[in-house]
Amino acid sequence: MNSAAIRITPARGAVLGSLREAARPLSHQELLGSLGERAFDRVTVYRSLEALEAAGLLHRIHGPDGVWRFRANAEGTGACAGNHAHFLCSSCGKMSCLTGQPLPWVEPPKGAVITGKQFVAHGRCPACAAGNKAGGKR
Amino acid sequence: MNSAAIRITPARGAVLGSLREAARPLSHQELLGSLGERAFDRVTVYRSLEALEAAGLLHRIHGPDGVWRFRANAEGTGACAGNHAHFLCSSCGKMSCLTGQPLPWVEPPKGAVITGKQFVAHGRCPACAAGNKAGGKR
DNA sequence: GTAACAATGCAACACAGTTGCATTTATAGT
DNA sequence: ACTATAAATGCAACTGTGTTGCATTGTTAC
Repeated sequence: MNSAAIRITPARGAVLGSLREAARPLSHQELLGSLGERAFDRVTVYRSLEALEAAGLLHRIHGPDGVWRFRANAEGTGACAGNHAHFLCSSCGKMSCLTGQPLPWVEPPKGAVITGKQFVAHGRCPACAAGNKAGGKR
Repeated sequence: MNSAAIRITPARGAVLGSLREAARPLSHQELLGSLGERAFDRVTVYRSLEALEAAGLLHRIHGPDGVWRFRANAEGTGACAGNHAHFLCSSCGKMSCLTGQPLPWVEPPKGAVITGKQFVAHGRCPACAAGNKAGGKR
């Protein structure tokens, strides 16, 4: 895949670096936080993510909370594009990859073309299940 | 499940009626449109949906476009809560149920509790795949 | 060195969904 | 039936994510 080679600018480099350091998919907001010092404009970060995704350097997953999470693709492996189930904690909002669980085959409606699929389970992560009993919103 | 019995008010009745007439899950916006004459406030519709869901009369699916879709549960069957895959056309925005395809089992992260899961495939529905070639956004 | 282009930042916007509060409508108690 | 209580509705304003337009800056190409 690794399509269009793009220019790695400071913003894109920082974004990609932060995502690579992260052990899980980060939301745009988490990403802004993790950029910390090297602060870039919201919009720049959005556009960097867009460019990096188009270049095949990251993939995104949409959570049932309506927020996109982004994760750097494994370097070298052009294949790891998040083709597995994900888990979203509805309490702390952290998403994790269930890498062991590939997405099942989907029989498309007759005549339809499937371009992507996402499978997200939600509930409470170990930390939140152990800690506070009260919960997030959904 | 069929938990709390709720009062079926005009607004809730109309919302539930519209959803029952629909052959597919409707977004809040589609729902407003389909209510047509019997116009209710946006917020009332949101709150009706919330109440009806709490009463176990409908279920919701969150699309990768960031919009909730709502569908009435099959009457009588307390079980049909949308436990199947869904398909979202990224061109026309219509969602359909893939009732034949149940959601796979998910092995939760150790210590985590799974309260729900959603599996949505997206692409182009038969109509859109046949018609215009240009496309929606994702 | 200059022209062309891409990337950044800022402001404003679009949209789904939510919250607070006043008003109306329905239920319950006497 | 009449009043007290509670729930449902409508309106306005707000939140948060993500997008678009445009001027400015920085980078590449000639």
